Amino acid sequence: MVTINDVARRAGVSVSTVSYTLSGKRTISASTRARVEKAIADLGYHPHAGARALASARTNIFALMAPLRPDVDVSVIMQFVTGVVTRARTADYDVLLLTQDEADGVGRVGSGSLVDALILMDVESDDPRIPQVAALRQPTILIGLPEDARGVSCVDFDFEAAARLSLRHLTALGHRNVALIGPPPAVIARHTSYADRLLRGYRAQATHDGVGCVIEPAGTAPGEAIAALDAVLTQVPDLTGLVVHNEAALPVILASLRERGRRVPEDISVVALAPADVADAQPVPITAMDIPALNIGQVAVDMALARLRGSDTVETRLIAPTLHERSSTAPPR
Amino acid sequence: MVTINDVARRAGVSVSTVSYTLSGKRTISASTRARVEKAIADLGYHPHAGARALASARTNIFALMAPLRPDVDVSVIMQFVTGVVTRARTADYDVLLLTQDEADGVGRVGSGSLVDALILMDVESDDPRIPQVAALRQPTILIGLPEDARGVSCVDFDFEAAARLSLRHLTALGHRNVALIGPPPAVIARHTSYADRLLRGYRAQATHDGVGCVIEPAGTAPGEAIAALDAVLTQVPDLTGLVVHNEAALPVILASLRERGRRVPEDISVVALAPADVADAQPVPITAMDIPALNIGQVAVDMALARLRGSDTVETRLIAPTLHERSSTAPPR
DNA sequence: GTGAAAGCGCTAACAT
DNA sequence: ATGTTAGCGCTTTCAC
Repeated sequence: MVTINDVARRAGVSVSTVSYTLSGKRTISASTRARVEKAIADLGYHPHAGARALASARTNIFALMAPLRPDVDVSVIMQFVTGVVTRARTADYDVLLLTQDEADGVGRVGSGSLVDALILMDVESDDPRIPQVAALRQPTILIGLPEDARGVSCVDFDFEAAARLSLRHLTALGHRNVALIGPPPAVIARHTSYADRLLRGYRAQATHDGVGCVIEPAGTAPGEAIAALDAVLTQVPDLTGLVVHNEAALPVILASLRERGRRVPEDISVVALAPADVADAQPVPITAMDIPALNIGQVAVDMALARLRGSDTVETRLIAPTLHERSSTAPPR
Repeated sequence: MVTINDVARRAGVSVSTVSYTLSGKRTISASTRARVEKAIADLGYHPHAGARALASARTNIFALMAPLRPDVDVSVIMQFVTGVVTRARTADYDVLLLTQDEADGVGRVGSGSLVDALILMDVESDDPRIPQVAALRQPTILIGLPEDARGVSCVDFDFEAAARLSLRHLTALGHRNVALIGPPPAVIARHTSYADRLLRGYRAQATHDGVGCVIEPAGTAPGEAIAALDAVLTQVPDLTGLVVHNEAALPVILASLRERGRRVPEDISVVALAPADVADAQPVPITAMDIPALNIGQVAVDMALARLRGSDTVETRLIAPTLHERSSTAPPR
């Protein structure tokens, strides 16, 4: 194994000079720097991560706790993860992937000094991990908005505003018979933060606009999506406007509407909350509030980096929704 | 920070006794063990990962290099990742997630002693990472089968056999006018190992069964799937059997067939290569060779663990395909 | 069955 | 602008 000692000897300098050349924490003459860099390249030296962590109390690793569950929208998760990993690498950080299922993952990687900061996805309104991370010395960023964030930074898409805007888009077009097909029952039952906020926003807007508030969750299986659609049509037989926030259900619902002879948008307008690529990929391009998952992942990393740089401002950042009008909404006939 | 010293003091033993209690590498009297474990619990002690890595030359971390690309089937990837992470945790390993895009990710985490072993996904037939990992002291497991594995262990689904069996299933039913809709052009162009083997198997079986060999790649956008279907129907107007290996294209193709008035399976039989949940989730349950991605991820971890335990047997494991007959295939009329 | 102590490879004072 | 060196917290000989 090539150590910093080998590099120092070969460059004819001391180990601290090599260390400082690497870290840039003190000025090194051009000639020395050149010799050190040559020695590093010649020997193929890579600093030992463990030794570095021990001496510096920094690991340059983030923990990312992701819901590797079947009922959570897989493409959104992958985008979060991709955003986090790629942004982390630009700051020379690696990402350790943890699952939700492990009982004390937070304590293990935190107290064990395995990571410098934690990013938690799929946060619930009253998430049991929040007291755990609050007890750590590492900063934590939540993707989601719990009821009580306890001094932990948060970032998320503004699902509440998104639900309000989606519905308002329909009511502004003149739709009065509307409904929401939402996330799977399990997601709602465990009070996933985004689902709570989504429903709250939709209810508020329905009240505000004076339209009926019909909400049906939909599971991920195609049968469940169709069942949800059936339930909606039973409650609102004259349905002309539908908000869908459920990636798995969206294509099934569109197909089912077509089979029932209900055209989109002539008979029924559909607005979705979905990543841009999903909304765009449907046979009829869907008017949607794009969920900028990639961007949220990047912001989470930026917030973690800021905290590591010493900023102790605990902030909550909500990404504002923007409606992308495609061809699935129109005034009712 | 709670250190092993604090634990030793509180338990009234030496640090080595604490260390050995933790590792189980020498016998400890029941009473001593009890006191040590109590001290650990009381103090909430977690060993410092960096210190441990430095002293033991083991990090208990695997690197998993995953294709965080848009053109790769996202649900299959998530299943691999889930399989790797959950299995790794059962052996007290964590998983560091790397992207393909980073130039020298392999060298950085390997030479830097950040990880004990590497698992590479999305392997290409002539993958540039193979010489890189061959130069490391850490063992590597490839998910995929390169042309020249250079003493690196491999595991994958047997796509070649799967393609042969899929086509044989159709020809055995009596279909003569058949075609394959395959992975995106980019995946084929960069000679992703699985795509190469899939095409090879399909061609071989087509020759063997004396049927025409029509292969169309399909991009991930719905328009591209439809274009691929058009191309196939132009080349084989009397098409009665279709093999599809493309998760994104599958639902679009099924919908498009329906719209063209071609019923499945009465007019056209469809057999897919897809994860069980995807095949099952289509409006018509699809006869498919299930891609056991979760299981492959687990096997990759098991192979890595075996190598770390000292086994130097470099092996290649191919998971045999099994056809799950659902309701999308029937004899031609 | 238990302890003492020598490192593991690096960073960051404290030197000059 | 560079060198010397004391740890960082743990594992693992060596010793009893």
